[in-house]
This record gives sequence, structure tokens and C-alpha cells, in this order.
Amino acid sequence: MNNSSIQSTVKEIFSEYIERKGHRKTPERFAILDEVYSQNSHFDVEQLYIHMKNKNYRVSRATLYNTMDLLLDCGLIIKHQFGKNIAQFEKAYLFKQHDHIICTTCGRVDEYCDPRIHEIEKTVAGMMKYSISHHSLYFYGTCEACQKTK
Amino acid sequence: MNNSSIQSTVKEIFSEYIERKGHRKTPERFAILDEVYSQNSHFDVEQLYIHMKNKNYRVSRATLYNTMDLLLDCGLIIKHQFGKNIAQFEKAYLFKQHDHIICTTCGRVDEYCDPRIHEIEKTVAGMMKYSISHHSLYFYGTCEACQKTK
DNA sequence: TTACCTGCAAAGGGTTTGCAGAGTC
DNA sequence: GACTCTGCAAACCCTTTGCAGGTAA
Repeated sequence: MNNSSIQSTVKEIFSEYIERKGHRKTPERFAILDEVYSQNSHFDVEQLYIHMKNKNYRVSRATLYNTMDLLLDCGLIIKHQFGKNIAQFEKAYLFKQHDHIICTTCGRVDEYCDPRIHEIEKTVAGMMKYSISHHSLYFYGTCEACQKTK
Repeated sequence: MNNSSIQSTVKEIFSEYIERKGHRKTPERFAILDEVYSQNSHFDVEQLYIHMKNKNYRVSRATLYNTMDLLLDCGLIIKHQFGKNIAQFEKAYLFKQHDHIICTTCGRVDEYCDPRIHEIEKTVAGMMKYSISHHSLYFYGTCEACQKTK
């Protein structure tokens, strides 16, 4: 599935969600969805605000926060809280789940995917009686290059 | 190791750390360490502040934040950011490794331990050629009580 | 037309900072 | 005695809220 068909698919999902919930289909909401799905990495509300402002699309922070809640609720984005007090978001539709490993010496970040994390998720969900929506997993250590120079 | 010997051991660790870093051994810092190690669960800075105030130990929030940084730096506590914008802490010396699952509705935090995370760690370390020192893993979802009230 | 939604600005709440006085080394 | 640390309060920053005008249904 290419980028433009992803964009139109998520628009449909969002549209259907808004109808189902009895909300209104405002142009701002779809403009924000577009902006979110044109991001290629993690982003925060302020970045969205700046990006949209630079494109001369006038939208308020209040509306951005409001819309992020809707996108979260219908599962089109994931929210992270990586240490700092800034909420970080990430598009969630059709993107391969991945986790990160960080080198604490040089700051390098690599990605990997291990299916066993989903098995742990299922076990924990059952054991703790939670309905789990997402997870965040980081490994910290020293990468190959940094081990050699030690 | 019982509680009081843990208390005196962490005091030594902290003392040695302060010396090594050329900081000063103020009574406030040790009083805060004591308070931290008398907590039995996660806590935030405001809770420490209230507890110490109730014991008529006068300490400012600024000093609490300052000291938390030192305790983090020498590994005597761990800092978490469970969704909300409140930093939560946890004592780290001699306590069993565990991971967390957070209810995104009510903020409740539960703990569990699944050994498979260590297997993933070994696999990822080999595959990515990292020497891994630690990890952070959080599951997010809805707890049993919140599912019922939906 | 009727709510709901938006933009704006002010308020909230956790954390950080600036400064004067206190206390460690 | 020098310089860091503390306490206090104000400043900061991200997020939420209140309100008046706008707009989808």
C-alpha cells in the first residue's frame, strides 16, 4: 500500500469513526489527520502546530489537542511519554511495529522487531486483566563500534 | 537483607557517590534518601514533600528535585513517566526487576515479571551486536475496573 | 436552528530557576 | 572564608479550560 492510498484509507477510518461517535466532520480535523500522516517519525503537538502554520493552515493548539484525543481514541495514532514532559505521537495505521535499542555511549538508535513481545503482551493482559492497546520497549547498552573503542 | 541494613547500605553508597563527585553531604540529602527508601511503592515529588512536611522535616521542593537528580545519577532510584505529566520514582537498590502496565484511563500502575523479556534481550543483543545493560518496558491499556465503567 | 467546534487567551499543574541567606568543607 | 546548597517564590512550559463567535448537520 503506497502513501497516498494510506492517506485515503485513514481518512475513511477517521470519517467512519466520527460518524459512529456522532462528532462533526470539520475541515480542521481532516487537515490535522493529513499532517499527522505526513510525519515520518515521532512528533509532538508543537511540531504539528509549526508545520501547519508554515503551510499557512490556521489551526489552534486547542483544536490540535482535541483532535489528537480523537485520533488516539480511534487508534490512528499512538501516544508516548518518553521521559520529558512532552507527549510524543506516532501514526499507527499499517506501520510495522518496531522497538528501539539505544547506545548509551554514542547515542546511536537501532530498530528491531521481535514477535515474542506480543506473546508477553497476551500473557500480561490475561494475568493482569488489562485490555492492552500498545507498549513501549527500549533496550539500552553499548553498540559494536563503542565496545571496540573502549 | 532487612530494611534497616538496606537503609544503612544505601546511605553508604550515596555518601561515597557524593564524595566522588565533590558534592556536599547536607542533612537534607540524607533525610530525603531515608524518606525515599521508606516508600513501599511508586511515589512522586509532591508525595515526598507532604510526607516530610507531616514529619515536621522542613525541606523545599527545589531541594527535593535537586536530590532526586543525584539519586538517579548514582542509580539508587529509577524514574518513570507513566502517561501523565508527573514523574514517578521507585527505589532501585536490591529490589527485584519488574516491568509495568499502566491504565491510560485512571492512571493505575501494576507490576509484573515475565522472564521472556530476558530472552528477547539476549536475541536482540546478538542480532544487533550490542552489549545490553538494561531495558524499559511499559504496556498501556485499560484496567479491569475501567473496562467495566465504559 | 441547534449544538458542537474553533480560536484565543488565560488558567492549571508539575518542574525549573534566580536570588539571598545558611551551612559544608 | 569560599563556594555550594537551601528555601522561597516567581517563572516556565505543556496542556486544559472558559468563552464568544462560527459552522456542520
